[in-house]
Amino acid sequence: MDLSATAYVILGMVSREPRSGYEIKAAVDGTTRFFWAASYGQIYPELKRLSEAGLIEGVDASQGDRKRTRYAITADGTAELKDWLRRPPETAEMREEGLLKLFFSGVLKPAEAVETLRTMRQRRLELARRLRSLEPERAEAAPEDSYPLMVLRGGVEFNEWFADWCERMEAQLLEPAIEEGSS
Amino acid sequence: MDLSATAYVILGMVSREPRSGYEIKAAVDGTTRFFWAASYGQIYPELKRLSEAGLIEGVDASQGDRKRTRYAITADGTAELKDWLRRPPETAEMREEGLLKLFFSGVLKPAEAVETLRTMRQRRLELARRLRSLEPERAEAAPEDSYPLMVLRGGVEFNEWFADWCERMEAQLLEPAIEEGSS
DNA sequence: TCTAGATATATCGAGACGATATATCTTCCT
DNA sequence: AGGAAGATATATCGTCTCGATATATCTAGA
Repeated sequence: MDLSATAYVILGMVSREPRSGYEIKAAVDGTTRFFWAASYGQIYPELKRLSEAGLIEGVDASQGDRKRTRYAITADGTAELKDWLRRPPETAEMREEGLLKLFFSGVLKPAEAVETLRTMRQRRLELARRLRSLEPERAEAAPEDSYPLMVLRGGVEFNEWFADWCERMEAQLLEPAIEEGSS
Repeated sequence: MDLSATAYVILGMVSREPRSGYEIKAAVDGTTRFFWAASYGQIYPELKRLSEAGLIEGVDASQGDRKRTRYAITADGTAELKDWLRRPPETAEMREEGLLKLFFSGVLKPAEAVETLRTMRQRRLELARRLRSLEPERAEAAPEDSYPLMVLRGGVEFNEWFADWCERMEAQLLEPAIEEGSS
């Protein structure tokens, strides 16, 4: 079976409890979005494909005129999810506009390049704070499954590390004289 | 002016010296690819657009029947690049399939989830080693412009931090008993 | 009663990625 | 000298992805 990584996000999300496309999107936005996002434009077509492949099963959960289909994982779907989890991860990408700007900052004065570092640092600190505030609810949500909390804490730590790096680079840019005159 | 971030990568790359599309691709692959990639499918159309907008200028550098156009940045292009560098960075994304797998690893036994962490760790250590080996040539290439080297070293540090995190999480997964029985 | 916002599904255009087609040039081995 | 392999150079294609938006219903509260 050859599925996109986004297909596995969906499989994983419905493996915990049956969910509608809307609920999957909300779950992704609240959890994996920081290292793997998914849009409606991916989710709905993928739900159809997975349903046709027999990996998930749609269950009507309409209320009155409000149509809704919740999808549950099947035995085949669970097997496929486990297979994927056991295969080594491949994709690992990053897009950081701040680093890109820093890379080309030679045409600016150091005092200007420092601004990029300050913005990056603020963003990372803010994100770390936001993620940290999610810890309690994540810990309560599913105490038997510690992996989401582990990943969440990893996110906090990463963002704090990044903020610290920005701070150190800022200091380095502002005192270049020491290295220069010593040797 | 409203340009894509990839357009600025191109502007930045030709601001150092005139380059062909092929040379830009090679330069990106050797440097910014780790936090901002660019494909031929983006580069060639973008070179046309930037040329039409007067931000870069094509200079014929053909040799015999082998056609080649090198692009140099114009005064307008330099102004546009600096403007962009002074604006705060926006995009910051990450796609890490390993973290995604870890997130859903509750359906596996801990001994299996550990494999994902081990693979991630190995990949990060290998990348850190590869980046570290580029430091000398990067330092020599343009001693007057320290930013590329700063970013490169940041990459080394980031990958080493990540590898270390994987190692710690692995240890945590293999000895969960201590926490359990203490309180 | 009215309105704002949440729930739910679906689709569109723009952009990006990876792979590949085409062609020429250079290098190096036999 | 011949020939293969690989580097240089430009271009394009299909697929995937993103963000925004259209449509419609339901809920909560002013």
